[in-house]
Amino acid sequence: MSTPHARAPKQDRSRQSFERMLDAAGEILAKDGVAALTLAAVSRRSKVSIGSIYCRVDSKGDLLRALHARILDRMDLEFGAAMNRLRRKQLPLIELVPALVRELANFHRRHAPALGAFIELGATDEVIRKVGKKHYLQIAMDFRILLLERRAEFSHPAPQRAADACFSVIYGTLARFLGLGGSQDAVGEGDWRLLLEDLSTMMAAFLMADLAAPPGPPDRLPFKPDQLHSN
Amino acid sequence: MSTPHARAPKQDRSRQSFERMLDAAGEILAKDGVAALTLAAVSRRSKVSIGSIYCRVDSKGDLLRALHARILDRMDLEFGAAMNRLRRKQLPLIELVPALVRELANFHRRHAPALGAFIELGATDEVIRKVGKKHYLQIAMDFRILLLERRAEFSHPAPQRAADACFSVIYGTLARFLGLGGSQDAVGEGDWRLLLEDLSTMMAAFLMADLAAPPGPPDRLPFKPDQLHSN
Amino acid sequence: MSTPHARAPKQDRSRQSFERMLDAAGEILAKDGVAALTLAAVSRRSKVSIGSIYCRVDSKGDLLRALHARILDRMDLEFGAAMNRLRRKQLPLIELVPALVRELANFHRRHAPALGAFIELGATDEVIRKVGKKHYLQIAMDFRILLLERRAEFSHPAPQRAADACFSVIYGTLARFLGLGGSQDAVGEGDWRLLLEDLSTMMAAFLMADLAAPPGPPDRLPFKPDQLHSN
Amino acid sequence: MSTPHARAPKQDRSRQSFERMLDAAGEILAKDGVAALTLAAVSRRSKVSIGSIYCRVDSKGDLLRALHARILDRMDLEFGAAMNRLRRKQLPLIELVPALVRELANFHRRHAPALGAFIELGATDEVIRKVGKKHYLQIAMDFRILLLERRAEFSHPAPQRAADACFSVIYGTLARFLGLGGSQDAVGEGDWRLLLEDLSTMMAAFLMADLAAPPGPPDRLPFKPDQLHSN
DNA sequence: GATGAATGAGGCTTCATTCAT
DNA sequence: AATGAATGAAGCCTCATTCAT
Repeated sequence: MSTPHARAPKQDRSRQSFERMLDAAGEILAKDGVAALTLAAVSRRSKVSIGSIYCRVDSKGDLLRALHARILDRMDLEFGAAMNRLRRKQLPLIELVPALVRELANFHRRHAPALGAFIELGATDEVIRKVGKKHYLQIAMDFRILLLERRAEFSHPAPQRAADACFSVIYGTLARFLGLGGSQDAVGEGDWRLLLEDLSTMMAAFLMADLAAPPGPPDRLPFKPDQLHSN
Repeated sequence: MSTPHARAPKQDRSRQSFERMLDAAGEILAKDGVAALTLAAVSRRSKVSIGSIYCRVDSKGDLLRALHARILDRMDLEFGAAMNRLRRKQLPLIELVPALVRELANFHRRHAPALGAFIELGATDEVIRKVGKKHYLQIAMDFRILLLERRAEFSHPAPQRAADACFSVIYGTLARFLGLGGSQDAVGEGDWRLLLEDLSTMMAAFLMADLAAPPGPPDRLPFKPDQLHSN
Repeated sequence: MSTPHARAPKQDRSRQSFERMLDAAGEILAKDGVAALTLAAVSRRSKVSIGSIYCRVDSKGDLLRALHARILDRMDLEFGAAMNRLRRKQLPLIELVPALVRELANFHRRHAPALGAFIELGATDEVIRKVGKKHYLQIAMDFRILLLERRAEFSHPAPQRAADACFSVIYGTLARFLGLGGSQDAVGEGDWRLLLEDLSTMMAAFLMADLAAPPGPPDRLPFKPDQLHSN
Repeated sequence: MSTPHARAPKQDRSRQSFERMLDAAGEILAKDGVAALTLAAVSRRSKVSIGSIYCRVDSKGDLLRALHARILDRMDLEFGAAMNRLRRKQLPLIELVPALVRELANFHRRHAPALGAFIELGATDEVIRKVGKKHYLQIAMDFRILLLERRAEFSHPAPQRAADACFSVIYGTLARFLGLGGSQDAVGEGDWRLLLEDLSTMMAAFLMADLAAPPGPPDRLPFKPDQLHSN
């Protein structure tokens, strides 16, 4: 790993100013947004001269890419650890689902400012876009693997696909709610806690509902998936 | 109505150049993104001089706001019509849900480029943010009203809240998938048709699953909502 | 006379819009200053289209020159009338001086906004500068002639020169006090009435003081300050 | 002190270009007037790029304010020194008055171009207006203090007020004559030397004329015009 | 004639990048 | 290595003037 897009300095003092520089950039991004991130601002905040920034990095784009990589690395570690903590609890599906939702939600809420900024930057920067997507897929995989450890409890006939769908839906809903990518349409509206409940319920229903025509009076079939998507 | 943030031209000739100018801006936005939308670019593409743009509009921001309003107005008409077409079919819930999902999905897919750009602009421009949110709420309401016309078929104990949740989840998922707001993490991954099926199934399960402990052996309780969100 | 720098329209309706156009320009100049005087503003305020303005006038400069000429013509008339009114009173020097000061002061106070604007414009426009100077000299001459009608009462050995000096000094002091030419250093400071008194006293002293201090018969008192400012 | 409205450069090389930049601005202002002072012109004349100007200054306005402050500072020093030189001579009033007039006149003639420009700028820029006024009041006070050191020789019953009036009148007359504030009505007309003589005579008459014309011993001649303008 | 839309030169400002010290 | 001053391209905006209708 070790900071791609940047020349990693060996000396300790340099290492420090390199860190300060990335920290400053991250703080500006999270606090004031992409538009406020100028090299002058980074230099001012980090007390590293503009010239020194260019000693470590070939362009502003590379600075952002290095920062992106660093943040995503840390997020990967953090998320992996969270998934493992959850795994150790060995929860049944009915409890695992809301726990996963909550974990994913809090994780993204914590990192929403930075993520939002990088999503915006990804619109312009291919590298950021690709790395971001790789990270997204990694998180998706972690999530899916953990969820599928309870596949025995699924009623859904296609567990892999169901788990994928769960992640896509949960992630999208959270992203929208958190305003990732600047999409603040839904921000603040409704209640965060209620949303998480609903998401959990929805996923549980999706995964566990006995979709296969429960016994009972035939006119009371609440749910026939075959009818869905027929046209 | 009639183009807020802009002076309506009185001569016919200039009505045309005003249209050309907005069209050009919209095309640039959809094709090359916010960063590419400079007045010079609009002028070049629309064959309208920069000075002329300022005859109709007080600032670049107003140009964008006018374009935003125009696009949203058209979208509102289109979506309202779509909802009405759907309403006339008088579908049962089991068919209404996938139809709604499909409608919402196609609608947003059609307008994804412009919407994405405006979401990004909303990060900076308060007016665009507010108008965008209003439009979002309007769509949400249309959706909800139509869905709740089948509330009799809901099994969910809180139909209003359930309908709200459906919209939030569907919208968020679609937005993410379509890359609205620049969030292209999920774009292209997976299959659009499959995603729509899964969303439909999920909503149907959420709304219609007999969550109230179906008769049968008690060890086969697939779903106890009370257990959700217990911790 | 008849509006140089402009094509005088014959038709009555045109004459009217020409007047409106000059009026508007004058109002803008007096109220908001030179920087606010754009042709768009004149057009808006006068309800005369920009195109029509250019039918009467070849350039913005000519519009200003025409306005300048018109205003100065009116001022000349007004000032001539005032001087004549004063002349008819046949005042003795000791009363004439403060009357002249008061007249000049009020006259310029009334026209300060327009004059100030044109002085500023004169910095750029040679024609305005020359015409303005001609007008200044005219006023100076009127003043001097009237003052010199009481030359018999002067003690000053060089009446012509003394009268000239009086005008220069009074005019300069008033101009400064009124902020003509944007020079607002002295504006508002001190008291307008006191200033006029002091100016009058000063001129009287200058013209009438027995500078050779000849001892002599007490009935040859040239100067009784108590008489000044009595009305 | 030390250049308000501007960032003092730390390197020596750039101190020089900062000076060049202010010098150029001052020269343009003095030579071609406010309208000619564009950043492009300053950049061209000073051989400092426009970007570099913005390294020292936040806006064109600040550049002007910095230049204003610098010029006024120098003028204050110069005027203070002149007043002190004059004070050391311990002149009697009859000689002090013309010396003061001459000093004030030459001082302002030297700085007329710059002062005129700044008076024009003061019409728009509040800071320049305020600083300019402060400077004006300072000069006024220096003048008055020195003049009042000879108050024993005044015949005028209200020495303070008389001294104030003297300054106002002298300053206004000079300003007009020098075309400060663009008011070039009176520029060049008449003779500079004669004007100064007349101003001196006038002030002397105002301050010293025995307005009550008391007959008395001939050694009490307060005013001998022959002594004026002798040196 | 009258209208007002169209033009484009020119002004101010920002900021990534380079380079002398 | 480090500094921060210097650069200049590019963006937004204004406004006198022209010209099609």
